[in-house]
Amino acid sequence: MGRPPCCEKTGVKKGPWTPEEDLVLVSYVQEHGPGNWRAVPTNTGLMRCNKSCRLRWTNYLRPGIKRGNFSVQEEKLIIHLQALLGNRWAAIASYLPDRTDNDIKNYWNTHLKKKLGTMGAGGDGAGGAEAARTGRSAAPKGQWERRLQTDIHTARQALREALSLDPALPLPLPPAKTEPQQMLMQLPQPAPAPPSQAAYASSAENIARLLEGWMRPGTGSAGKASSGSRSSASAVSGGEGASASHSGTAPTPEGSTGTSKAEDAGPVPAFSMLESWLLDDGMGHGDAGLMGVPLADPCEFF
DNA sequence: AATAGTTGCAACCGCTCCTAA
DNA sequence: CTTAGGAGCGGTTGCAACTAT
Repeated sequence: MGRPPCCEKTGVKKGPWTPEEDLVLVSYVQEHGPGNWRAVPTNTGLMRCNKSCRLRWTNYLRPGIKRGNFSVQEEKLIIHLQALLGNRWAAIASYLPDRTDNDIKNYWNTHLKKKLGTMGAGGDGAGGAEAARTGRSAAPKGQWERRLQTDIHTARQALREALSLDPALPLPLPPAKTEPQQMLMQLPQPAPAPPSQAAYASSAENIARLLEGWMRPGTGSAGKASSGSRSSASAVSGGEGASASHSGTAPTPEGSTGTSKAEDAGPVPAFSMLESWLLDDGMGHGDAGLMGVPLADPCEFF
């Protein structure tokens, strides 16, 4: 909206935080609670902009943050969620409550992307992320969230038709599509929802619902959404990352999504190496630290 | 031991969304 | 209805630490 940057004031300190600054910030937040960040610099005397304070708190000082050493379970969950949601780190982070979005994002960029690359998966180029970008630039969240819903539905219908509705069909499929495309095909049918859900408001809930579809019966509960932030508010929409246009970075006209996507995606290919890795026995037996988002055999969704 | 190259993390920047006036 | 401001998200950058030569 053309506003000048919030930190343009002179005298605003940048760069690494000192322990003293941390202390001041922590004491302030302990006393007043997080929020109203704009008031923080003035009330504390910190020479930092409000954004910087918020970031420091959420990414570093907030209690309960786990740092470093991502477990294999966490890794898999991140990869899977990334495929589902695209680069919607805040949404992904809401399923790993002791991890920050920044941490997850960094871990993805520095470790997982490489790892997936060596496994022959698309890594970041992976449609999820890519599409997340394109989707983001293509339409406001509200719109593409709804589009996602439509896209998924349309794609699944097309797929069913293509597969003659045979759920047991061994999925014959040629040269593996990109992982996110596979992921898309595996998306569970969104739980039946009242018309009001069209608003797609509470995305954390929706994500949980979405992921419930991945659960084998009786495998525990889907995650709770933790942060009440907007991150969760846009969670499901991220799924659009997996479904929205795959056509590079150019903004995509409205019409270009759904059906063509279904056609593009084609029938579900056999699991790739990555897929197998993601779905191997390690997953779904739940590491307590994770949000209990087990992943089921994708074939179940058809 | 010194230097160059690489990696990983913390922080910043720019943008979008939401909401109150 | 419009607009301005606050909050938050995702991408990118800067730099310290580490590794290879």
